[in-house]
Amino acid sequence: MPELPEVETVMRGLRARLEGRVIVRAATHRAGMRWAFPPGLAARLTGARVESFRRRAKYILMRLDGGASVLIHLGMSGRMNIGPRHPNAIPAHEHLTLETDDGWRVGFVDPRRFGSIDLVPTEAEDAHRLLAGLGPEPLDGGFTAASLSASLAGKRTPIKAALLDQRVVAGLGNIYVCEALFRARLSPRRSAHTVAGARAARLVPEIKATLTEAIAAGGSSLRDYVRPDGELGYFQHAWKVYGREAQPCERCPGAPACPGIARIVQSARSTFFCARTQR
DNA sequence: CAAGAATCCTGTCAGC
DNA sequence: TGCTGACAGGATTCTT
Repeated sequence: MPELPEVETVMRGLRARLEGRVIVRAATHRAGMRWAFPPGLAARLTGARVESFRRRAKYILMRLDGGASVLIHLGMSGRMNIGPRHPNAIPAHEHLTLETDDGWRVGFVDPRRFGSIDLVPTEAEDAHRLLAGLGPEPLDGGFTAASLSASLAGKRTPIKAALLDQRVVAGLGNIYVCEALFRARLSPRRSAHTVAGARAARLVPEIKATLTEAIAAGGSSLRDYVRPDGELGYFQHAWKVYGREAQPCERCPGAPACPGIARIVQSARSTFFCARTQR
């Protein structure tokens, strides 16, 4: 599910519900997901006050009083169940449940269990092994055409694969890479090092715009993904290429030579693009 | 080293 | 209505 816009949406939902609250009960329902939960996770959460939230790449950081932060990754299928506290059974695939002092309940649901949870000292969040190697935040001012060109220099891998590499830029995933490349009219197969100069200057603003618009839409909703407030994100309706194989591309309507949006496989992931206008 | 493959896990959907 | 296989928003870890 979650790329940067979805993680940002989930983080904001958690912030609205949890910031300033005290966790009166916490329970894990299995030993871990991608990795084992840190020892004493539930005990550390119980009685803690939630001070603030932050997102880094596709990670959510929840700061607790006492100097610890909870580091959360939603993996491929992770989401948050948020609702009034109730005595019912634990929902399927809910691996962590929190209850607040004002009567709300937050459950981390992740059927595929590619997600993860860890604890990290708040003052050393960015030194955590999962955050230490991450590239720049795409929406930060420090992410520019010049910085992107520099990190792509010498890379022979396709630009599609390079943009999925979280060391190059942190937070993009399969959907938003496809969308940004379409908007920038760049072929996903183009060798990464050739995205410099004018091409990089075209791509970077489109990455930023795509993400900004997606955040404003509350992210993209696939399958059962819902925002923490229970609403559906609606950016999936704005996709130009993702999931639109063989459909006409909006850029070349009726062009007889246009075969429609193509789907190819790159590093074992689907890529969607318009072969006529993306060069 | 960089790049590609294998891997973790469950759910859904298309096709037979 | 089953069953099977392909595929899914990720990213680490292992192999070339």
